[in-house]
Amino acid sequence: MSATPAHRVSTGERINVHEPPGHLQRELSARRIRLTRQRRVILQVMETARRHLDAAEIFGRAHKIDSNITPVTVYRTIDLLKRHRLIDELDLLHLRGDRHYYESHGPRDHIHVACIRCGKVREFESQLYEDLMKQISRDCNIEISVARTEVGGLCGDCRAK
Amino acid sequence: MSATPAHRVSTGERINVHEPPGHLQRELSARRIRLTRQRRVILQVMETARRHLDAAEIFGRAHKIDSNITPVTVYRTIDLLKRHRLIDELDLLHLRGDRHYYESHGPRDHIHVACIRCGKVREFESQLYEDLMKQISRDCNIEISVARTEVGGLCGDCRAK
DNA sequence: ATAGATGCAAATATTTTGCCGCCAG
DNA sequence: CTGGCGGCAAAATATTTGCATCTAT
Repeated sequence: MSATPAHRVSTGERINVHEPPGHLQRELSARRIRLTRQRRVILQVMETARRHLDAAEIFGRAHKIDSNITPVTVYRTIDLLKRHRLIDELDLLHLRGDRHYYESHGPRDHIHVACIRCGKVREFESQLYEDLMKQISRDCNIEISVARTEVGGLCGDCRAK
Repeated sequence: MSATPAHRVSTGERINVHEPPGHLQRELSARRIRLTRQRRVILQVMETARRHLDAAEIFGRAHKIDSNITPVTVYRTIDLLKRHRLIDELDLLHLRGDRHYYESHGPRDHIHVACIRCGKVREFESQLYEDLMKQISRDCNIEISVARTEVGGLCGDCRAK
């Protein structure tokens, strides 16, 4: 292995390694946005998830913690976080249907690499990716504010079976 | 400019430059799949579109040509093409809501670069992108079969305004 | 105190399915 | 001829909105 790897592959066990817990709550406070009981629960669910969740899953977990949280509040909270660019909305190549998945927006862009058979998702960072963004920015004369890369294929484990 | 550019930027005027017209129809014939009157119309709409269309837009245009085409047939045809990997389903970063957009699957992967204000979408190809895919394939031990990159930002024209 | 958030129910929007008659090969 | 296909209507799913009430600050 090289001494200074040009990339980093996550374990796939935890998705929100990008920001410390409580990050979303602090961001909302800083913006003078009300932290209701329901929002605290929903943010906690999103921050502690070990895999990407869709709206229904977020609702399910939040509802268990606080049984009078409704799907409507989940949708409105997701919307709030999207508007403030605190979370990203992913579709993970529609491998699991047309649901949307959410993750807190980290400081560094990363690529989602999903197995089309077992559905495992890894996250991948690479200098090459950042170079590519610079090239696009220059050659398309665009000020990039959001980027998303999703890759699907058969992982090693599934090929072995 | 270098003699052999490492990338290519499309004009943004035409999306289906990747395959010759009639490509989808030929692919279906080759697979012994029935070419009904409705399918011909829908394929033609998709192949001649100058920008990415969602299901409702495909229906609208197909319906104008053949007024007894229904949305159901459009959805079923899209599904057929997806199953046979003849089209890709894009969400273009949800810049225009949660609709899905479709384009015929070309021989070379490309990046969609969208302006978040005017909505213009350009396509971008790059050697760097192919290198990145090789790196992912190697380092994640995955046999990549589908990849999608979407980038959003303010284009030069919109920054000038 | 009060602007803004929630809950409920209903409205929208989008996509899928069952069933039967029809047509491409 | 016949198995797959399209049309219709209805169902299933997903998300948004109006409005009265409540609550975080």
